[in-house]
Amino acid sequence: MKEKSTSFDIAYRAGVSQSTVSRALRDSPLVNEATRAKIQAIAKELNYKVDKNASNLRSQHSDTIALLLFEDPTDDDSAINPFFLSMLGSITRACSQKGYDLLVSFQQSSDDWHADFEDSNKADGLILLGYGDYVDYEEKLVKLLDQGTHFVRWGAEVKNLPLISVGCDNYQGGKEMTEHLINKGHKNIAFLGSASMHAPEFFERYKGHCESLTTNGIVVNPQLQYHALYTEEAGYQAATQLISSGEPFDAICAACDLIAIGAIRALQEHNIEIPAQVALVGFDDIAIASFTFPPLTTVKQDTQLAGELLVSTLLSMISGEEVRTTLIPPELVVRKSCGS
Amino acid sequence: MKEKSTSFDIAYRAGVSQSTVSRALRDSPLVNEATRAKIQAIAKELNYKVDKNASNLRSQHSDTIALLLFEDPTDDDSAINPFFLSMLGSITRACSQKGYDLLVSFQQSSDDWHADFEDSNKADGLILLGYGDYVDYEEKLVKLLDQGTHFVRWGAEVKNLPLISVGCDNYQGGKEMTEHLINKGHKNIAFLGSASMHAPEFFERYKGHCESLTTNGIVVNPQLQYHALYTEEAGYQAATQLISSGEPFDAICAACDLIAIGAIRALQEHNIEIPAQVALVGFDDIAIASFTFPPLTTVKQDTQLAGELLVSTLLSMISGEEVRTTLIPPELVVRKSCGS
DNA sequence: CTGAAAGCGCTTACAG
DNA sequence: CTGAAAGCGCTTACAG
Repeated sequence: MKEKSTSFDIAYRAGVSQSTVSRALRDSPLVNEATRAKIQAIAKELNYKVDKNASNLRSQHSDTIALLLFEDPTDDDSAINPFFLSMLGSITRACSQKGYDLLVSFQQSSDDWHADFEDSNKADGLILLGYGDYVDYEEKLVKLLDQGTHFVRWGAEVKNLPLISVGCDNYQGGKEMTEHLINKGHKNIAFLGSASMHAPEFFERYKGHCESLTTNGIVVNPQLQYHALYTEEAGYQAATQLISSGEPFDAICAACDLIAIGAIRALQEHNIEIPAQVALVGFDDIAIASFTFPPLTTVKQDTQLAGELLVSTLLSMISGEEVRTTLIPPELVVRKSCGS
Repeated sequence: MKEKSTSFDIAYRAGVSQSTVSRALRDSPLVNEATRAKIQAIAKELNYKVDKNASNLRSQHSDTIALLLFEDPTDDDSAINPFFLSMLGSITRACSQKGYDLLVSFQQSSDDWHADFEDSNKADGLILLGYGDYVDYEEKLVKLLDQGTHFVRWGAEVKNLPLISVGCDNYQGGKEMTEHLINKGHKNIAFLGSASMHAPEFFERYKGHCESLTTNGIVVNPQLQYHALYTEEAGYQAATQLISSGEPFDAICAACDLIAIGAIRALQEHNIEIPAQVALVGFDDIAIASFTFPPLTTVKQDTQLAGELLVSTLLSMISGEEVRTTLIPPELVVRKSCGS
């Protein structure tokens, strides 16, 4: 391995001061064009790269943001919900477009967060993306707020806390999925997904669901709502319970696609045909949704846009601008699982 | 926002020198137990975090590794192959287990790599993960090698270059998928996937495929091999060509699951039944593979293990140990697409 | 437009 | 076990 060269080496070769090298390399207008060219040529030749630790230390910012993906510790650690993987992809892209580096970190909602990226000057701000239990980490959010950390989170808006979020309009999404089912003539519509503050997104979707029912003159039947969190397995369990409850139902709203996929498995096992006997709508529009059988009608969350918004909101916040929570409109994607 | 405290602040409050604070915080055995406890208590109270830029600058390592995901610029940037997303997930996990931070960056194979993480001291080493054109970036690999950068790549072994890789035993995988088809009585087996140095993994799979054919007394028919890279669309195109070629075939080996999924779409459009008329095997075992119709029989690459190996190999390399290329054994996952 | 100098906040010999 | 001091490699007033 070669000796690493420093700005002093460049300065020596170029016959200028180290300060001038520093300026030339950062395209400062304060430096003569010819000098700059010469310095840059030498830098390239020596394969010189500015030491980020030194420059960050001096300038007190890192041009890096950290993404904290926190997950439920109860998950076996094999699988991350594809929806979040896709968010991760779009955030990565958005960062590099803005010239920022991205630090990615997984957190268990249980243990102490390793969320000191900003405190330790490794990152200028944080993006929080989680599918753990909301109640579990609320206090950590409060702590971040206290410390004045710059962060934006993905998810439902939360009352009481001055959090900046980017999220899907889950309430609206819940309405649309239900509306679609009602328009197809369904009346006994089950909702598979937790309706509590532990999973605020799901709760919002459920509220939209109920609103749509009520608006259409259908009485909300609490017997048709089943607890389920973010996994296929939870969807399978919930659907199995629903089926064996004896409660009549002709359609299912799943709080996320993974739940819908679990429900499909349960329905198939009971030889219940989709959509002939039971119609089904999901939420998220993960890649798999196009390939289930039948292909899943679902409410799409635009992860591309979400990633861009998350990053741009955070960068504005870091640069001291006033910033606000944004809601992304959901979009119903009709495939085959509710009939044609 | 609060004033950020430094080790001098802690030292002042604890009535010791700053050096002692530094030692206490890094659990140096050189410091008295009581002193350490006192210092750590104060640090906690002030929410003090060691400045990483300063400590990295001084100690000349960052405890961070960078993941470069390079992709084909021809891709529309909406979708990343789920297989790589899953690798990204497992690498992230493996890093945090080892106490390393992970910097993630997307690269276009066309432009100049923004691969100076190690040169700029932001990372101690790199993991390369790519699904672009191999030939396009070979020279960049050579450059990294020249510079003495610590890096490990995911992929097929490459002759001539002393690259350290972790990869799947693609040759073996190609054999197994073909063997499975032959055992089911198929003889005219098409291969959908490029067989050239532009995509070395696919090439290896194809070679294994041919080997298996030959071993079983089946003559390799070059008319049955179609060009396709890593996308669903490419698979669709290739399968469409195959179908309209008039060349008889009763089974398909797809070089990756996305190609298989595209092939399914083409077959369905032509009302060709899977597996009754044509059997199909994929490669990768992405999450979607369980949910295609019929569920896809495929060769699984263990991304969990791959991530761990990639990270541990890189860390060994960084610490100066002798390190070697590893091959992960593939595993055939039988579902429904080749009959029961 | 350029240079000399200070200083970002640590870690780590060196001396005791 | 502890402290005083040097120095990691930059950026940025300050002076010219």
